Amino acid sequence: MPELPEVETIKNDLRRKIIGKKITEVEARSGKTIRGEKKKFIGILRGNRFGGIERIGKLLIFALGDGKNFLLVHLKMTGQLVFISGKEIIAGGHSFSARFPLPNKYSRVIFGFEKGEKLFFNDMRRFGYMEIVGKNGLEMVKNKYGIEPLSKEFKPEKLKEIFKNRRAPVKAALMNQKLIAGIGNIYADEILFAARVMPDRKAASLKDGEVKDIFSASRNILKKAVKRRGTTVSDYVDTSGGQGGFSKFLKVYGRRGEKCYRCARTVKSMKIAGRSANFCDKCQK
DNA sequence: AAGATTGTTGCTTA
DNA sequence: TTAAGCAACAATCT
Repeated sequence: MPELPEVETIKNDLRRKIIGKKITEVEARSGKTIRGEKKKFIGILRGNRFGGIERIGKLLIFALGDGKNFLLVHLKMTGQLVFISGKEIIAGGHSFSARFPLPNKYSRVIFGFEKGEKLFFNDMRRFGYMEIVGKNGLEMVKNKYGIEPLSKEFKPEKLKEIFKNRRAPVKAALMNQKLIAGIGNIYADEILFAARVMPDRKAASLKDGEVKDIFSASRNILKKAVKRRGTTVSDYVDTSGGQGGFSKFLKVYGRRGEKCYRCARTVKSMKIAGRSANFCDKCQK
């Protein structure tokens, strides 16, 4: 699922691919994907250009050339943004990932640029959305997000403050977007394994050393995952349809019933905050 | 064939 | 008032 490293990868790639380009066509194949009025959405985008691209948490923010409007894109679980140039020959076969050729039955919104370039928003389960907001709307959205874990403002003391008086399991706190922006199920499991902390520990019960370990693990794992262009578990692909390279570094996520790489005991799982949490109860305390 | 899966929202409960 | 738990959402896989 796209979390911080995956969305960051998409942002960086799309900056090189679409900034400054004029949107000549907008095709909306799914009404549900577009929030607000579809006509207005298309009206604002057609003829406009993509300016800068930012990310906050798992949300992409495209500034438009008119200086007034912003396109928000959330991929939720199965969203993909795939860019193809006009000449590109789309090879078959990648059914697992990008489901080439494009468009396919999951292509919900398609942007056309000059010279035949296209950007596809594919989303099998239609949880993802696109929405146009103005400056005020953007501020309101931004205010809902907690600290960016890769920013320099994120420090061990800050994490300690976040965990203070919090009765929720530490895993729920890590995944709470209002507290920390961008961590989802995959990276929460990996961070807690690296920090050797059990996911069901109450956040407030953690000792300073454990908080520091979680802080360090967050930085290390998220940085490495960005460097490896994210994790592909099922649907995530980058803007070229390629898979994330962090998948082979996963230590516990999706490994329930398999042997822990550190101690060879069986990786366990339990439900926390309505989600599966994978862990090793020998390595994590 | 029912249950698991996943991120976010909004409702309910504490 | 604030925080935490949970159902709902869609589609697919096991």
